[in-house]
Amino acid sequence: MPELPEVETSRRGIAPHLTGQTIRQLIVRNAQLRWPIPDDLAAKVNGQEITQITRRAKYLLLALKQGAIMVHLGMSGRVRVVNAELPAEKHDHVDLVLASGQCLRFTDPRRFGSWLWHPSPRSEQLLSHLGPEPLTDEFNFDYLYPLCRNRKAAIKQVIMDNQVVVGVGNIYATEALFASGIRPTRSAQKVTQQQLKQLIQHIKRILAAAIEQGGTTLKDFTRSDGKPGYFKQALQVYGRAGEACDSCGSTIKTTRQGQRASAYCPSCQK
DNA sequence: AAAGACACCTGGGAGC
DNA sequence: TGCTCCCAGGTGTCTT
Repeated sequence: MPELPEVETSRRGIAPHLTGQTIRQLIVRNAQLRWPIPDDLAAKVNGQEITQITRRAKYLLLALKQGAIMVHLGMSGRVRVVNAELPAEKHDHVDLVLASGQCLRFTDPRRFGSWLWHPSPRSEQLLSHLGPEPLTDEFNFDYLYPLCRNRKAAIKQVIMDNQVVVGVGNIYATEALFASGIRPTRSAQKVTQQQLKQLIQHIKRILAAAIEQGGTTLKDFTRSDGKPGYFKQALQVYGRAGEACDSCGSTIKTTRQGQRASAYCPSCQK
């Protein structure tokens, strides 16, 4: 997906256009996303004012006077604010039409995203088990160390576990581990305390830098204004298997963890 | 209880 | 040109 920086960039991009606006209509062209869009979602949101746009993990929450719309971008989702008259294209599944004449347009080729009503049993279920936000003080050594201390799983799997910390996807987990000199396959319990402290700092630093630069542009992601993010050029190992490590010149290798590619420098990461 | 496999879905690129 | 195969930012759920 869009990882956390992309979601946050989207939130910041759309918020000024949505906040304070009244919803005129919800157009659902294809309700078959990860979960079907609820049939009664349009009835619930129609005529309501959007009070604020917030984010929890990778969920965008469009808060209304009553309740909220909970949007997830999945792997290939994207939201943009466009003129409501702009013709919809193939993967433009949802439009949230505003009184301003603009609409929030949701595009998602793979349809792993979701639009749900919140609160609902499903939304509560999805949010209830989530760990802390990585950019808050709550995500610190005293929190993470006890979770790693007796855990045999690979450190990469642990930091990508939403119950441990949210918003660290494959790209940023890969990059933070490189920056910390930790092999992604290393058992969490064998990461030293010093390395764990560094890892936490690098996760925060890299996520913050990516947000600052508007997210990482890969295949599908563009910012809500349609401009690409600029972080991709800063990637040190992700997507660079076979190339030379910028730091030591060794060839970057790739392995698979949890059916997901994991790039690392065999020399810099032990 | 924890780790791994599989599921959802489309598009792009590599190789033949 | 076109076919087949593999891969991709996520994450809930089912199997070991």
